[in-house]
Amino acid sequence: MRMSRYFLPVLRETPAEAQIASHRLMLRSGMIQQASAGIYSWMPLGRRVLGKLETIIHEEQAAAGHIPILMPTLQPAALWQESGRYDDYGQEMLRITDRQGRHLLYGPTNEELVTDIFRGHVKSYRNLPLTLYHIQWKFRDEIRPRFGIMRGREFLMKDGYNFDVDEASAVHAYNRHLVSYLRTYQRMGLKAIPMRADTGPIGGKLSHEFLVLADTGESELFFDSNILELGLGDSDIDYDSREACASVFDRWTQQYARTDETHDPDHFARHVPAVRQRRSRGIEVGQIFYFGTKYSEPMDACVNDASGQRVPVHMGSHGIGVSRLVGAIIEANHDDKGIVWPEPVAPFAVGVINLKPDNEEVSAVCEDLCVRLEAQGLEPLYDDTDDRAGSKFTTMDLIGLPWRLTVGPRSLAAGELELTCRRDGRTFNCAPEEAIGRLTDIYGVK
RNA sequence: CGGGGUGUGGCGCAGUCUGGUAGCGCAACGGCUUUGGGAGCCGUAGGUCGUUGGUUCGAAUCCAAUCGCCCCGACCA
Repeated sequence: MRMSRYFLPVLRETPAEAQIASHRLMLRSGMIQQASAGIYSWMPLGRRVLGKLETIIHEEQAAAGHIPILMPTLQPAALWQESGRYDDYGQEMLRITDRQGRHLLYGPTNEELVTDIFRGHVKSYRNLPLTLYHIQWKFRDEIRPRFGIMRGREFLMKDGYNFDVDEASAVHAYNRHLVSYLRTYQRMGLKAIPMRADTGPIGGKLSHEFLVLADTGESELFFDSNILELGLGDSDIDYDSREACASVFDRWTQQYARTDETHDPDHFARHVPAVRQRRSRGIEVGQIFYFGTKYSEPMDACVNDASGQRVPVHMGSHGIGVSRLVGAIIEANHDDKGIVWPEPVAPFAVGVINLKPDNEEVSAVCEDLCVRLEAQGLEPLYDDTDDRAGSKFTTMDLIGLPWRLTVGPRSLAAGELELTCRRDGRTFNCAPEEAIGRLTDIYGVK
């Protein structure tokens, strides 16, 4: 993408309203623009990051055998009256009346709608297990939106719902989701820690939240430092294996890890050695629930089991805060110059800076570079503008592409350009071919 | 919702207390010089001061109402 033809409205000065790094940097790098309190437009750069996150989520969901659908943002109130949540949910739910006087709501979550879809089509245990999910905009009329998209009222969420014939199957679905979420966050360059959680208005008996460590997080965390050493291993997991999923679940949940909501100070003090006790702040980026028949019973979502009995299905739901993740990733990956994107979620793989756009040789090298990068599936953002060099460097640092190729007459005289790492600043002087080779290695494309 | 702020060219702000008809920096545009880490000089353009009403000879400034936004608190992906 040529910067001269792109829409990248970066701000030189920090808008007064931005209090935390991610909000400040998202506004300055032209990723978002506020439309109203807690409601944002996503500009091209921000939209690209959302797209990267969605792609990773879809791939990991597919690996776990979950099926994508797309439900609407507006839902009929009647379904929520059926589950009993229309009155329970409170002021946080935005209620709407259409011209016919019909009562609608802008969905804060989708248990009722998906249960309605399920019950109309699935009648037998033979069609289970089934997990349906979508990535859709939600609206929760927060009392006080703040911190940019971190606590918006409108936000993009991946929400999934599993349907199983009995509790044991549903617990497997729960464990399977825990594993797939850990893999999803890992692919985004994040270390997310599962922590036992309250179930809140979703209801149910089993729930874990996923938290990313960040000083500006809204939750206070207490955990055993051993959990920071845990990995997922290098091999693929068999998601159909109850034992395999349960063992990952056990490994990740046997260490003490709680938020302030569920923290048990006595237990923490007695069972976690003092040298391993950690206290930190974190950002919640996802949550999983098992709630059994809470919705299937009142909404009559039943299947025939193996013995011919009609039984309510066991369900759980699972959410990833996609738009919030953008903020969380920035909180965990920035410095005083700007954002430092992890490669898998970067809006562009590499920035190409042309130091002399009016020099034909330099420009020819840049154009050729971009064509070849694109042929490798590595999207470049090509700064072909006639700004001064310093200004280009500063902008590129601000928007935080992980790698930068700098092309100017000085190094080109030796047949070289510069490949610079945004995170640590190390620079390689090398020929274009070698730079492309290094980048394809880094991004793991062939 | 309670408490505290705030609203002035695209962005960041001053001016409000003590009414006299709007200013600074950045950005934009033009010219010259400059050109490998946010250039310099000269010039140009852009605002009925959130909105409505009131007081006054006169309101960005005083009064009232209203709307928006931000911060602190109780709630949440």
